[in-house]
Amino acid sequence: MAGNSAGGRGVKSDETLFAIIEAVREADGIGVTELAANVNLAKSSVHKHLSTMRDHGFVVKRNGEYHLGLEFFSYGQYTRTTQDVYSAALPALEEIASETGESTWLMTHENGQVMYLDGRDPNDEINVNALVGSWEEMHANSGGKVILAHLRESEVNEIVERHGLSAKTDETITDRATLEEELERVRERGYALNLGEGLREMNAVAVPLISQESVEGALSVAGPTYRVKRERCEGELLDRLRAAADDIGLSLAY
Amino acid sequence: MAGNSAGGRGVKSDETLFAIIEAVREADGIGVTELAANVNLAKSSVHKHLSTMRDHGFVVKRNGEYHLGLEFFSYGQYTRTTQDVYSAALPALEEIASETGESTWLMTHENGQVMYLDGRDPNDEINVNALVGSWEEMHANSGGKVILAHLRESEVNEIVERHGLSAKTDETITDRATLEEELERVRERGYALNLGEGLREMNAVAVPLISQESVEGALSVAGPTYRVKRERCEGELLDRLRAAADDIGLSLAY
DNA sequence: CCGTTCGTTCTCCATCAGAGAACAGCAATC
DNA sequence: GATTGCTGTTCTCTGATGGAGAACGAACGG
Repeated sequence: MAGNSAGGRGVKSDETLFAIIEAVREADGIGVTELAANVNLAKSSVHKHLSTMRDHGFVVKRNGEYHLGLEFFSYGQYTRTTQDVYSAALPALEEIASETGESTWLMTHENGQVMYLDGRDPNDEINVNALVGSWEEMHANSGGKVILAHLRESEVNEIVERHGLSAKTDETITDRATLEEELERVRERGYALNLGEGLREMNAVAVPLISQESVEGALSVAGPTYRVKRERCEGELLDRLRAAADDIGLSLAY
Repeated sequence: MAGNSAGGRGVKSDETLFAIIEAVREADGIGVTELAANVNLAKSSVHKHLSTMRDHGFVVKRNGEYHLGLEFFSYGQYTRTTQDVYSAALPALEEIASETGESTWLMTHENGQVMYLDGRDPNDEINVNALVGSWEEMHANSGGKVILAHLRESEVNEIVERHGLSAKTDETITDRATLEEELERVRERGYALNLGEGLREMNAVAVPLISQESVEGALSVAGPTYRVKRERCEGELLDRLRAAADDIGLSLAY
């Protein structure tokens, strides 16, 4: 059905469980009957899965409707805080945001995508919690690009093949050759810019967070083009990010 | 095994999946063989589950070891931000923490336990991220008590039966009768105190967050007994909490 | 170069996940 | 207040599949 790469070596029950979880998430408040219809299973089967999940707190029933349970938050919080970059970079996040006055972000990559681990927006212009915890494609994002630039070429190829290079704006890099040039530029300079490639009217700079020769994440500052111009990205903001990245690199190495 | 309440109406594969997830969490970096031993399953079975999870990002392999994947963080973040109290109370959290100078907490309950949804500690004395996302028993916690006080008696009984009244310190309430007196007192006053009942040398006050007659959570301030004395709890801190709770109650009602 | 240990794949069988029907609980309708 | 029409839950049955165990292959170290 949805996931196919499992082939014959996966566990089908797990697949259905994940489908149910995803359907509960999408619905946010849904009954057994409707849920069963959404995942193409018998009511009884869905009910069994839900009961099991309920016993473990992954799902709760509020006014007759199933919702994801806080156990997910528990596991999620654990997962975030055990990312080495997270604890290493968290203090810097706060500082950079308040010093520069612009939104500041921490990202990691996994499976060819990046995720915002956390962010601060001193101006409260951006809903930080809407972005934190969400996946982004790497090619249209300063953090993603700076991470890509530090991966092996074979990995980059895999990622491009798997996720493509979709256009977010008309500035987005959409072909492999241009991407490679850009990544080369990033490697030379040691930082990545994003000039309206992800969102119109949004610029950003990112530096890599490196531990033992491998990229563990990226730190970036982003803001509207009228405040965050290219010169500022490559000047004040970059300086601040680089200083933080050096510190973080040290603390990652212990 | 671990979860038994499922009886015959649960899905056994899901139980094993959850066991594997939990084992991966506990180990934080573990191979198939060791994992299989920890959950008492054949290597091949564990491997199949891990493959399926990997396809969905719930698990990742880093240097030959399995870890929980950021997909958990994604679901967790979603779960937290869709809790109505969370977005309603988040701004207040920040404000109260900076105004009072003491650690401030937001909790909700689920399945007879409370969880810290978020917290702020202006003094950086407490590792906030270690508490956020963790479950706590309700009876030894100001937030837990104030929530308990607003539940139906049958619910309180269930909770006490299920989770007991374990002693955290020698001030902890450990019998049902004393708890009932305390809850009655909390209902009369409209707030709950915690005077060294959870941790020695730690006091706290909490107020309930109520929406349409039902408790959705609690807001609390906590600190070391030498700074956060009972008088301060029932004075300045309580005033601040009550003001915030009123606002939040309104915004919960839209 | 061989022995060990890991992860992965394969095959086979008893179990159990899933379907479907029946039952129960609740609301609204007449 | 009986009836209808929805739910969620429980039951029973059966074919598919999860789990065991063995075999394979890769990585490592002596």
